[in-house]
Amino acid sequence: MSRLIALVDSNNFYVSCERVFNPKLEGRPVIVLSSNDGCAVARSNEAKALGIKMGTPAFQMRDLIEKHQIQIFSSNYALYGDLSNRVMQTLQNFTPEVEVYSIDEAFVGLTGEVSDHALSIMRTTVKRWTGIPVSIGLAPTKTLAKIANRIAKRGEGTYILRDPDQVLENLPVGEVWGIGRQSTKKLTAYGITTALKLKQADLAWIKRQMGIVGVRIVKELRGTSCLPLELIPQPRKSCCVSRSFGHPVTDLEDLREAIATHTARAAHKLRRDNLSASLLAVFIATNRFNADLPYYRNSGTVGLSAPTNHTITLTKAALKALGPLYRVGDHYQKAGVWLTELTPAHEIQQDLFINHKSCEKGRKLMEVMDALNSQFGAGTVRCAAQGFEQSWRTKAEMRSPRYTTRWDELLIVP
DNA sequence: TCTGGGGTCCTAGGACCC
DNA sequence: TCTGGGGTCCTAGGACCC
Repeated sequence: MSRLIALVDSNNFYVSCERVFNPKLEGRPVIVLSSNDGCAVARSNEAKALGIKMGTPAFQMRDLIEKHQIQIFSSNYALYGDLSNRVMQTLQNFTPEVEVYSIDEAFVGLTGEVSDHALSIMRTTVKRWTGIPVSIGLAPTKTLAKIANRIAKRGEGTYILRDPDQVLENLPVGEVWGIGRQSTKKLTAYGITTALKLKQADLAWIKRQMGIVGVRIVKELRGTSCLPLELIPQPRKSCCVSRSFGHPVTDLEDLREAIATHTARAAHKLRRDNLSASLLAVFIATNRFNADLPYYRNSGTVGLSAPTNHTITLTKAALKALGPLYRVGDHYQKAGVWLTELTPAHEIQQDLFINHKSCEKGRKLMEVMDALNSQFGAGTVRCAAQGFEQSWRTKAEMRSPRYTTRWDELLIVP
């Protein structure tokens, strides 16, 4: 029995999430902005038709927005994350072979004869149960499923790739999954301009030019699966929290608040995933687009004496790392914290020099803090180092309500 | 005025060891 | 003048993804 892979991909996912709770947005141009209301990260088909490209900065779209009455939203990750879970759970209803690949995509393993009708049922069920429209492409490998999905998206919403070569011949090589800008440039220089030419390329030559990654892509195009479904999510290896500031920051005190806040978020993520970190890095940067001011970025690393996910321990380390990075007079635009060398929290090597009693106390404190913050909202209990005014905070001026995760933001039907 | 955030994997080259 | 060979580990940086 043949094993096939379906790629289920939400259409314009963030925009679709906004539409679920705001049906007036249907049929109108809608854009969702990146964090800090910086640039377009999701566009409705109507917005795409107006020529708005992925990643266009908000200030460059001002006239178009005004002229066409485009609806603009800040990113609302609480909402998108929750709706994503609902979509994934719906897919799990059909088969346990679901690999959650990103917030809006899943690879689904299917066996035997799969009809267009079956895919269509999957699609309409997701729409009916979650309100999110998806497209489904089916093929023998992940790379081909990605291509099938593109066709599904432009057509009926589902597509089974039965005659790959005909499709590959009309697909620019840069559209193949895993072929980025650099590889496109290199391949094009050698006359490999379409996916079909890539599929027919000499494997030894590909190995020399693109390494093992390139070989895998070519084999996948030929129908040999090299990228298996990963049904059990691998534990993450690092955890990074960084944000742009709502406006340029010059004070060390503001930087300290931001770093403490990002550290608290990162530590919380670790506790949620039951991980501890051994290494912490802090980085700060000025605006690289501003030609009038010097561009400065720097980072500093601190090793922890024992792996930890304790907010206060990590915050102390982070603030220590920040100190030497700061320069008076620079206009900072961004700061972040990066935790690495992650290990499962329960497998930690006992440290001879650690006071176990205070360690246990610290763990309980975090437990209570997480419980309070979960019940009453993030930031209810926090370190004083995180500040109160937080004037540096990231912009999110057009965020919709967190309809599904906050009681006080429920949709009210008059 | 205004340009996102969070990841992974691979490779080359250096340090080091026997 | 001659100056091994093979292996591992680590790190930085590149490339790519959504």
